[in-house]
Amino acid sequence: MSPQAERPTLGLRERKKAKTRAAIQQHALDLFRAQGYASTTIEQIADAAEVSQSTFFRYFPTKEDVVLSDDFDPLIAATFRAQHAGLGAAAALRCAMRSLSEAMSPDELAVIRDRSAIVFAVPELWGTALVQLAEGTDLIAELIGERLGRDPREVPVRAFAGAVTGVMISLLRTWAEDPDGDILAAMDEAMAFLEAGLPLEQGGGDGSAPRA
Amino acid sequence: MSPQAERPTLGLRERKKAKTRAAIQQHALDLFRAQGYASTTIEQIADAAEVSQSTFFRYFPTKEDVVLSDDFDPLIAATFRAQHAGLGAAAALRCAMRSLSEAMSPDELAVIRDRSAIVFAVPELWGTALVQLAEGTDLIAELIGERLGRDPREVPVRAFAGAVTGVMISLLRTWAEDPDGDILAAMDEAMAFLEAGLPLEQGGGDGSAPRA
Amino acid sequence: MSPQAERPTLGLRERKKAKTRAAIQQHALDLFRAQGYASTTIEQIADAAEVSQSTFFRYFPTKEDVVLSDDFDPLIAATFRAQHAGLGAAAALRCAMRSLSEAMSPDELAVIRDRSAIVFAVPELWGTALVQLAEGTDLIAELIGERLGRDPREVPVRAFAGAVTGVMISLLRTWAEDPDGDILAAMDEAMAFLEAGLPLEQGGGDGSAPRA
Amino acid sequence: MSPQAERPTLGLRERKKAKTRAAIQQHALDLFRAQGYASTTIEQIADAAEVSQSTFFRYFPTKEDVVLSDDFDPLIAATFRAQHAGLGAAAALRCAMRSLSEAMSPDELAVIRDRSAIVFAVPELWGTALVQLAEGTDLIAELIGERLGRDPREVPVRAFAGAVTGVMISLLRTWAEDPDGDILAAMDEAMAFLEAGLPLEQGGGDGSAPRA
DNA sequence: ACAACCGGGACCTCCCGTTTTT
DNA sequence: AAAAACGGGAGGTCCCGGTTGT
Repeated sequence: MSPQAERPTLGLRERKKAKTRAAIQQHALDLFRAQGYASTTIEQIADAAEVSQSTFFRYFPTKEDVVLSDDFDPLIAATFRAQHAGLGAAAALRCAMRSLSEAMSPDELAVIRDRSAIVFAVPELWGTALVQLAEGTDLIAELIGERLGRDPREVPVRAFAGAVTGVMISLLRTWAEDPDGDILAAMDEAMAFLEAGLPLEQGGGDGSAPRA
Repeated sequence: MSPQAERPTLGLRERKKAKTRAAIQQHALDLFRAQGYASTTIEQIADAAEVSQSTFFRYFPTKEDVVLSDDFDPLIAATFRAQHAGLGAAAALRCAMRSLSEAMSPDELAVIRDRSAIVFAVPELWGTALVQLAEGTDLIAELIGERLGRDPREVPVRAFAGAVTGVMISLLRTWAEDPDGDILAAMDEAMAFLEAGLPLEQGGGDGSAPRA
Repeated sequence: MSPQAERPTLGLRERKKAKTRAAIQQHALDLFRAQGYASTTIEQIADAAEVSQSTFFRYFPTKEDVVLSDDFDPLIAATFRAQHAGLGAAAALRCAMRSLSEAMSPDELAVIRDRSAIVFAVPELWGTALVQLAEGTDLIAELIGERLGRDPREVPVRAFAGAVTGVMISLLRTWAEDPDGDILAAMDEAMAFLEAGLPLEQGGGDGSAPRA
Repeated sequence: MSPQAERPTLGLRERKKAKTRAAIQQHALDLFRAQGYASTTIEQIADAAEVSQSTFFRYFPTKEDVVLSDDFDPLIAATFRAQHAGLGAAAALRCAMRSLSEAMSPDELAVIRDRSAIVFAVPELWGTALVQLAEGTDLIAELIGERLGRDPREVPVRAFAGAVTGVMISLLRTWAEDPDGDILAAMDEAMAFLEAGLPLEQGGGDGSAPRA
């Protein structure tokens, strides 16, 4: 899942584990999409992945966790911190996200896309998702505070982080309903829009990022 | 629950039903706060509210539904639409929220506040909350589109609406951890900050909205 | 189970419940005796009693509890307290037990006998049994303390209560291995022996209670 | 664990095995005391002892078995048999116990004490303990029968042995709740009390064995 | 009508025997 | 031969729909 984990050729055992884990998750997501989350039982998932229920629970403590598995936070943090110090908060974030999305293989992107699509299409999962998003928001506030030398608990800092997260949720949600759109482009556009100070103007918009 | 529902004096029976419903919900939320959502059983709720489980299910089809119920959306919409046409999206929203909060009695405010506090204090309830918030986001996008004569599905419009929601969530979440703060003031501050284009600056912030 | 519960004709519902409970317990004990405790599953018990597993757990929170259900303590206490005040501790206890065993119907006795036999024949149950026995011991200490005006926590009082319980266990255990013996007679004999101060003498015993 | 096992300098391997075994058992009992028996998993025990689950199962076939292991019975038997033939059953037992406790090093005593304290502090372990105690009871009956030339299956003999065991359990149980008391002294006192024929008298007791 | 009760099934935890990898 | 992983299956909790009794 992590887009760039240790390379040091992991032993047979590790590889097998990763494979099993991926298989379970893949089949689970497929089933969720096909028949819904609530009406898919663990037994079905286990059967599809050809493991026992015990094994399922060894890899994912609960049914919800099979949709979780987010090792991106540390990556985001590292990439953000690596941005040029002169950039403002929004700009740095935008650049970090762009370079991150470029570093990922199309495969990895597809996995993320599938996961997000399912999460946002299944209300029962939003709770768990929001918990993660909240952690993400806190992380962003932390990073911004760090960069600007401000306390991450100030209202503006938190509000900014919240705005970023809110924008992302909004986009992901729309995208989940219509998976054909180019989410990366939309994200970049939205970040530019944030960076420009949310300059919403009257009338005749064409959907492209308005000029600053 | 609705701050301004039908006045047509509802009969005795209706009032009794509403009371039962409110009692169930109140006890449920109290228990959720005390022991968490998952570890509170329907039986406990029914016992606390002194009704049978059957009755619980008559009022709330599932356990989740006991968290819901919010009739503010139409109110928000009406108030927003009533704002002076010259105001921008953010300004109009801010004014609408302010006049809404002024129009409510302290009692009504307290009810909303308590309910929000509980929901945001229990992560397991966030999912349900998000469902509502998502609808709220759509509504905001709709209203903004209407006001500016733009398509509510444009990325900037959606992003703006998402930012608003994100800011709100962020504030509510912090507030749930420390309910002594003045949430209304913080919201106003945050809206002003949004209105000003999220002008985050370097260093020595004092927590108040910086001037543009 | 209680040998002398409320008579006030309990409603159909109550009677049904009692019947269900008894059926579950009866079938459980039969199965335990036939195939052992550990290798009898709840499913088997439920099937035998023609109820669902849910119902089983409604009546008995755990598998162990199906062997428990002891409403005798209050009865013992009441009977003991009703003994003539001039009697010593051992004598009073002996008389109480005798009058108790006379008051019970043969049916009730048989149930108790079966339960005890199974408990003592299945080591896995001894834990639970001992917990109850410990409570019984405390009760006896309490009653004796009351009667003699001594603190139930004194070593001799506790030791006496322990001795009584130990004697009972010893007898029950033997009886479980050979259910043909007359447990009531043996108990009376043992109590007489205790009452006489455990006068064990050399040689040629014939198994009857030695004279004081 | 055995206080006086084979001396024949056991090889390195044996010593290591014994150590592992002791470590597992020690950690298990500690965990049992801290969180109870049922809520301690074999995994936790293995982790604490820094071995794998497989290893755990090699040393102890089941979770229950980790509580067992007591090699005192032969010692008790030998010591009892060595007592002066003129002593009565109770007196001989009392002397045997006293000389046993004097023969043991303080270290050995401490080990036994700790183990007993844990077992008697966790009701779920009593069952296992009772298994041993029952064997102990049989042994005592056997020894007494031998000494007095009576059949160990006579009711008085069994009752006496049961009384001894019951007294011991009672003391241990109390002691587990308040481990500061002097268990050896209490045991000696209780044996004296048994030896005197359980002479419980009215009122004003001072906790010491009353004289006949 | 209203409560109590029952059934069925999902989730999840644990134990312990067996197999695979190192 | 030690560790890790897996499989199977029991115990126990909860939800919620449907039935039965009052």
